[in-house]
Amino acid sequence: MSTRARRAREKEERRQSILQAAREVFLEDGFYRATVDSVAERAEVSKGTVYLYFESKETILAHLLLDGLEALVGYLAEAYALNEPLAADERLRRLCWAYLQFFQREPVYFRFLMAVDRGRFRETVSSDMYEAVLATSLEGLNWVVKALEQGIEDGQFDCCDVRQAAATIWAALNGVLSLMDHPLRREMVGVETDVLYRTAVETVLRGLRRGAAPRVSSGSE
Amino acid sequence: MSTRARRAREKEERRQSILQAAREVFLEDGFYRATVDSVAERAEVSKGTVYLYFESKETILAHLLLDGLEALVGYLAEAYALNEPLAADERLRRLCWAYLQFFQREPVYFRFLMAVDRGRFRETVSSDMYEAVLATSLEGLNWVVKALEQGIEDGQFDCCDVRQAAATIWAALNGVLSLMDHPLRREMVGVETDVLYRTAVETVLRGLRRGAAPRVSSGSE
DNA sequence: CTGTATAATGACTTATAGTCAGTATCTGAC
DNA sequence: GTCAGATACTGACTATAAGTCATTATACAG
Repeated sequence: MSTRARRAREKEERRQSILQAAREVFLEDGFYRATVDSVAERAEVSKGTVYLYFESKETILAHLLLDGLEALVGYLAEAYALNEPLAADERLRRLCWAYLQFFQREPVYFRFLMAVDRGRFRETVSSDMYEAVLATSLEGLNWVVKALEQGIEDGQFDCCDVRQAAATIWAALNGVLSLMDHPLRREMVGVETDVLYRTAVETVLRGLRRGAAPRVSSGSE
Repeated sequence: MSTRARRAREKEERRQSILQAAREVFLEDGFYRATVDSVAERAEVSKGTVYLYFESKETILAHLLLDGLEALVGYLAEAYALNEPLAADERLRRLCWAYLQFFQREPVYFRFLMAVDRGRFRETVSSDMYEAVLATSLEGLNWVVKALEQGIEDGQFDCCDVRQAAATIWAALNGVLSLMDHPLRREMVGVETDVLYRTAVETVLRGLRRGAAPRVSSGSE
């Protein structure tokens, strides 16, 4: 039925325009500073309407985050360049680089990732959303795992546990992005974000290389 | 004058008891959930009194953070074990281990670090506090720099920029701690925090070793 | 004991997330 | 065209919590 279809489309458009307004307002004022009233104003609807489309301010953030994550995963999938024959370290480098680029182009999403990351997320957002975010994160991490597995098959890398190696890479990248998210801390390090980022990537990749260095004597256990 | 001295001491005790109450309440409920009223109640004073001692809720957090950072730096200084003759990598391992232990013993401080990290910190907290936090962070990072410099002198490590190498280590550690701060993400990685932490530390240390691997061909620039 | 200074209080103001009874708009039947 | 019912929207209202300040209590010196 045409009418019902149009209604559904209009509803989805409204929803998207609220999301877009929220994206802008959250980016400008930061999530905690931004008010739902300003989101409503920006979207040219009343506050009540916002709550027809989303349960809570946190839920809007969660949806924006999920959208961002999905875009990011698409970006990573592209960067992986499945069909091209490519050395594993080069694939990993591309993935890491794409990750940085994504957040440099869309800084709002990194903030969302961090804002959502801790605090009241699990308590205020439905477990469906939470699991969707988790699943999408895993999908992203999976590209790193795949590249690492290729590297191990090729004898380029040497690590006992691929998941741990992937998590280490991921943690290092996020650590650098977090660290460099503050102007004053950037100043403290004294180089631009992308420079430190490259250093971190190369350091971790060297650390994962086969025979990079003799296994350390202590701390075995 | 005895009276004045006693007054000052009592004031400091009051201040400390408010800080202690806040530490407990923030740990139990999380910073955003916790209310100043409950802090006041826990400290057995009225809300007004809390505001006689601290400008804002954020300021309390900043003071707690600074206290935590100072304790942490003391902990790192001990771990460095200045006088003992020790290989650089072993010193670094001790520093990293002390870092983890500190946050495992006092998880509240890691949360504070993250809560303060982003958001309204610079806007709501006096720049004096901000600079004190920054200076203390730098002091902590400095132990890592020192160990790295020793490692370079000894020919054990090989990195063009010590500050970048130290920042990489620091970023990786924080990245792991952030990642593993969520039960569900811990589940996703599938190992305990200290296991991944060790892997990350060893990976980065291997990556910093002299001649760990041939310099990568691409990505030189 | 009394006046002054210092400290503490809690009712009040302001701000904002979230609700819901009422209003407007749209659709399809006649 | 218009009317009934369904759907969508509104904004005044409630609840909660940060932050203020006029008032009250306490401690001390003379």
